[in-house]
Amino acid sequence: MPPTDLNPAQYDAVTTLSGPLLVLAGAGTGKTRVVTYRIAELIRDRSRPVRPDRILAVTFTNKAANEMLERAAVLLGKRLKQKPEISTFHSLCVRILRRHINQLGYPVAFSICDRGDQEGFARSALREIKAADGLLRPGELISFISRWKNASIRPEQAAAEAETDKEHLASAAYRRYQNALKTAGALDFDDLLLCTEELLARDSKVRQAEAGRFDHILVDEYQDTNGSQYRIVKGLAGGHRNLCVVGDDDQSIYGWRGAEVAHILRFKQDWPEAKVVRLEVNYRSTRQILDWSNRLIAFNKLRHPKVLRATCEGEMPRILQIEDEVQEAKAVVAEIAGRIQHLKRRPRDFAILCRTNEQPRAFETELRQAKLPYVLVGGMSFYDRKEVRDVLAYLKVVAQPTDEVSLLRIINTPPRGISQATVKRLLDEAIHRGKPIWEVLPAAGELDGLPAGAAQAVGRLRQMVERFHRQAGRQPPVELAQALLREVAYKNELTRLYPNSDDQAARWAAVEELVNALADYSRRTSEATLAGFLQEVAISGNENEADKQAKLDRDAVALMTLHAAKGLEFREVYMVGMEEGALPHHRSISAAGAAVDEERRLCYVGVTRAQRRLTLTLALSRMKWGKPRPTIPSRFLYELTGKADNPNYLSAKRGVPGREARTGSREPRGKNRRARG
DNA sequence: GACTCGAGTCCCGCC
DNA sequence: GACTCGAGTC
Repeated sequence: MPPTDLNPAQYDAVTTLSGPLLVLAGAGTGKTRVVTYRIAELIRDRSRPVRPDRILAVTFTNKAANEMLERAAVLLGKRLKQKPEISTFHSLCVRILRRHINQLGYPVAFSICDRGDQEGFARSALREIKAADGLLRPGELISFISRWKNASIRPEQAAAEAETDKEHLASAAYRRYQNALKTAGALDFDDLLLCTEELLARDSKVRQAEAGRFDHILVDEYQDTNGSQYRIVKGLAGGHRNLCVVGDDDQSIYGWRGAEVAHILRFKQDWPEAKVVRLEVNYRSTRQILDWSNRLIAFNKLRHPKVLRATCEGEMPRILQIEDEVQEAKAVVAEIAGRIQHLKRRPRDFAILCRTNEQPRAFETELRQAKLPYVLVGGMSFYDRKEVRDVLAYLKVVAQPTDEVSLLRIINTPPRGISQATVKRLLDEAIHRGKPIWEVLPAAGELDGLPAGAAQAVGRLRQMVERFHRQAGRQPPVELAQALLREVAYKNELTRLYPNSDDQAARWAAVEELVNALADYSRRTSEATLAGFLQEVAISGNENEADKQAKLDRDAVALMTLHAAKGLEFREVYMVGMEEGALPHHRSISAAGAAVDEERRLCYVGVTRAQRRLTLTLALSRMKWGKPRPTIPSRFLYELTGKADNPNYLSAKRGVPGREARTGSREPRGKNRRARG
């Protein structure tokens, strides 16, 4: 029997069990609820029950996937033999690729490279094309490549797209980068989508096999699909046409990675028989919060006009101006502590939302001092740590010695007598022979200009890696990792590098935590391999950490970026750093076009996370690059409170063209500077 | 070959 | 402020 605690629109969406369905759902209108109820409904449908594992639900973040999984489990009550497949796009692609990637000329045990690895590949690609230093930095190259990949532009097509000198250089490097990746048997994050798309497009057998695994597909946050994701979904759902997508064009915040709102706006054309359901009653926030939200988002030109209707009243949102970012953190944390103590709130009732990953630091310090439990979502800081990256690089080399980036990382860490000059010589030779550097190592002794000592050191390293590589198949991964750490005396290296014993202990603890994660992975995986662990780490951080988070989530103050907060809700929300340059971010301000509109949607996502109470704070001065600098209040504060004129409601001649052109990319000066699209 | 020091640069967001 | 890179020294 269908659930009765739904409003008519929600009920309609939940009980439409076949054919294409578009759910246009504003913030707080029960979107997640509709999706999970619908999954349960499909499984429990009396007339035509669907086997749980024939349902695929796709989300954008791990957090969203976990949450959906949890809610669906609660709803379905008893333990199911098969579970619906609920995963992120990227995990879905990894599974598809594992089955078929050899058809694209990659090894089945491909590795996934993260941001750090990418930089290594980018660096060597730039070296290969002999780009003059400083012309194009590795980071810049990666963002060019990522932008091309997100638009499904392949290396051979990039040159035609390039306009500036930098872009031409980047297109040449893109080809090398992609070759190097392929040689190393590695995919970057964008490749996961791109290769999956290619597989489905070029081989109808593969497409049929993959599409045939499911009878129903649901896609959350459909407004955030990029071209590849859009085509993958089309390819998988084209046969049965049981596709349900939910989304809100006002919450599209991933334009920078190729997301196109057009996909959700075009749904009815793609699937002409599609049913459209609109959810507009907001059950989450007070009328006061929604008044601010509605007023803010109305400043965006390109959108489907809609107004969220509230179902309850509450207090007015507040704006707090505070001296500097340290005081800001102190004030917010003190207030939270006070409300927990005096008003019996729970830590989990609170969220502190920031624009960038660096902002939470000050709040972390304060929260620790106040002894409030908190959870920092995202940031990936653990896997960014030098010692963790080192150990991971060792494990990667052992799993796959041709992993060039990792090999270069550990080749002289700890120092073993292989100098930069030696590395350069080996690299040149590798480029000359067109082979991975690993395959050049045996010839080190014969290379001109390589000192005998260096050649011997290279030989010793090669033998060690080979030995561990051979053992990798036979020995449990944890034992292997421990033996490896002993062999290279990594603990001694930490002692050598960090004179302070607290630092040493903290860094070694991180190494141990990584080994624990490996142990945990081995316990819950039937055929645990080093490669499997590394793949899991690359795609999701590890489950161990997700577990910890889930536990903490039950009662901890949430500290996260606005991007990470999408899809979540909290009783009381603090949006901090409401300043020009932070929100909207200075990069978006200086970028032409609709970049600021996306910042506005980001702000909208933030304010609509709040259920009962919303506080916006700004610091009047903020440390930047080592110096305190005065700030300017965010334009969004004026828009939220009705202190700014909305150009969408005024005649066009009120605009002052040319003013921005003169100020160029500098931050706006005037306090009352009006927002323009 | 390894280490130190000073100059120069600087990452937005996520999987 | 934190980090990387290159020059200079041991």
